Amino acid sequence: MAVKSEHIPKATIARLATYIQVLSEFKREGTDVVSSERLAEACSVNSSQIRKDLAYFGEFGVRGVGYYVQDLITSIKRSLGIDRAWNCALVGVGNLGRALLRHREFSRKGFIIRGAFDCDPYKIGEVVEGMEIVCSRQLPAKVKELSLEIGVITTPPERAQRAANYLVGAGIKGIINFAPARIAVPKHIHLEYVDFFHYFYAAAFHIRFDDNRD
Amino acid sequence: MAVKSEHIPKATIARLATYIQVLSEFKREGTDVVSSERLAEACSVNSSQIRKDLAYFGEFGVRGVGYYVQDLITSIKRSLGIDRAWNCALVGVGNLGRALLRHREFSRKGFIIRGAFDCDPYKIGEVVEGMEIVCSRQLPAKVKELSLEIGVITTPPERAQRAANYLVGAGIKGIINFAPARIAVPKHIHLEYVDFFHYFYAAAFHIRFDDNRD
DNA sequence: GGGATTCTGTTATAAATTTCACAAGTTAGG
DNA sequence: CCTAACTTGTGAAATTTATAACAGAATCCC
Ligand SMILES: NC(=O)c1ccc[n+]([C@@H]2O[C@H](COP(=O)([O-])OP(=O)(O)OC[C@H]3O[C@@H](n4cnc5c(N)ncnc54)[C@H](O)[C@@H]3O)[C@@H](O)[C@H]2O)c1
Ligand SMILES: NC(=O)c1ccc[n+]([C@@H]2O[C@H](COP(=O)([O-])OP(=O)(O)OC[C@H]3O[C@@H](n4cnc5c(N)ncnc54)[C@H](O)[C@@H]3O)[C@@H](O)[C@H]2O)c1
Repeated sequence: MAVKSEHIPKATIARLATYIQVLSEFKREGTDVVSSERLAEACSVNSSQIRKDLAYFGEFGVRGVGYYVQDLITSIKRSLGIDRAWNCALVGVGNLGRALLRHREFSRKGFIIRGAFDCDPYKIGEVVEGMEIVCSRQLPAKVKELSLEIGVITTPPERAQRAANYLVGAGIKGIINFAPARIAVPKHIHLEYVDFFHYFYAAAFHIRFDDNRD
Repeated sequence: MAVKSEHIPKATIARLATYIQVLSEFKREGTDVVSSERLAEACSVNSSQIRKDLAYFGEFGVRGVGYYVQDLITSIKRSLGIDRAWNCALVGVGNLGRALLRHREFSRKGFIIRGAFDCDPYKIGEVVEGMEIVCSRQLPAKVKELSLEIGVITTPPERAQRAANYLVGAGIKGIINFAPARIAVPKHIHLEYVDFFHYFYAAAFHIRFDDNRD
């Protein structure tokens, strides 16, 4: 059992990702032990928050001492389910899809893009970063053959639903959708939307209207 | 005055971005009027949530009728401060930076990348999507000359702080950081972190541990 | 060895956010 | 003109999330 608690807030998951990032940095710097207070400062959160977030999954620290950096990284990774590799399918090999394919960090962090799919006949057969682009129709076969579990959608928005349908039909377990379109999937499929514009809108809003406040 | 209320939840801003996306889709389909109930369903949220989110900014609907799609899009855009163009500086023209530069949607939505900066002498002078890559040292001059307000960091993580320093020194007002590194900026600078791994981690976690729940 | 100090895990408290419930405004139809 | 059917905007209630406070455990130093 990886969790002690029933429901984990979405915000906690997001923060755990940040903790891993910052802890990895501490590790590179040669820091062996860190207190929740010090980690909190580096992550711009409250130290109770960190202890609370971790408490959802177990007891990873030592009272009077703090957290052993390497151990905590390992514990958080196990808690998140990223203590093993995940095979991913990339659907839509355009500008963004190529950037993702070429990004070494994904496989280093355990998310391995093992299949790249597109429907454009001019792209099929092309090799990007050692990976041959295959026709989307081969999704069912490839998902099975390569045990692909996570589908990454980087098609134009009007094609996102179709891509999702292929992925779901092929037996994928979760989808990360980079296209700015809402899609419908059966509720046992986990779905994450990544919309860059959220961040640009938030920046614009705060720059424009925060002047007097804050 | 764009807001009625003092503080707007971060989650509200994110949802408003979704509302715009879905409303634009309705508009394309030729729908003129929409109820909060119908919009809520398309956005997978509660209809009270929508009415509450909008209430932070004003009264945009008509009782007994609903919301006029085009009017609501306009109102939300004004509320978010995206009823005008924002000039952006892209720092780090690698895989991801290029994908962003080539993405037409940014300028269509009012975020215009007017300067592309890199420190690699082999890249300086190269033209990507009609934009000449300039040396990062020219940031102060260009930010002033082109009225750049938002800085987009797509450098490797270990260079993100330096890129941020350049941007802040040059007088930028907000930063969107795509590099997986925490950075420090003066508190009048608005900072958004975009970390793709958040989404991958969340997907992995839910796929692995949600089976019995939900 | 013991007292001071540090720091976690957890309970209690506070704050924020979401959902509910309904008065009030709108339209349509007879 | 009046009733029935809708739908918004909003205060109150419920829920969720974050912060504070502190008992319990470990270390250090004399
Ligand atoms: N490029 C960016 O920086 C960026 C930023 C934010 C969001 N996005 C979003 O990401 C998505 C991809 O953007 P892009 O710039 O890479 O677009 P793109 O047009 O360069 O690439 C889209 C690719 O998807 C393929 N495709 C279309 N339908 C398909 C289908 N049914 N099955 C498989 N492949 C299919 C196309 O052949 C093409 O290769 C878009 O939805 C875009 O809005 C992109
Ligand atoms: N490529 C992806 O799909 C992807 C996905 C998620 C996150 N990221 C993150 O985005 C960032 C960029 O990724 P990438 O794949 O484009 O890397 P990349 O190495 O292809 O590009 C980085 C660019 O930044 C430039 N650079 C380095 N230091 C600079 C400085 N001080 N000033 C200006 N330019 C500088 C480099 O010359 C290079 O052109 C990284 O931090 C990466 O972790 C990338």
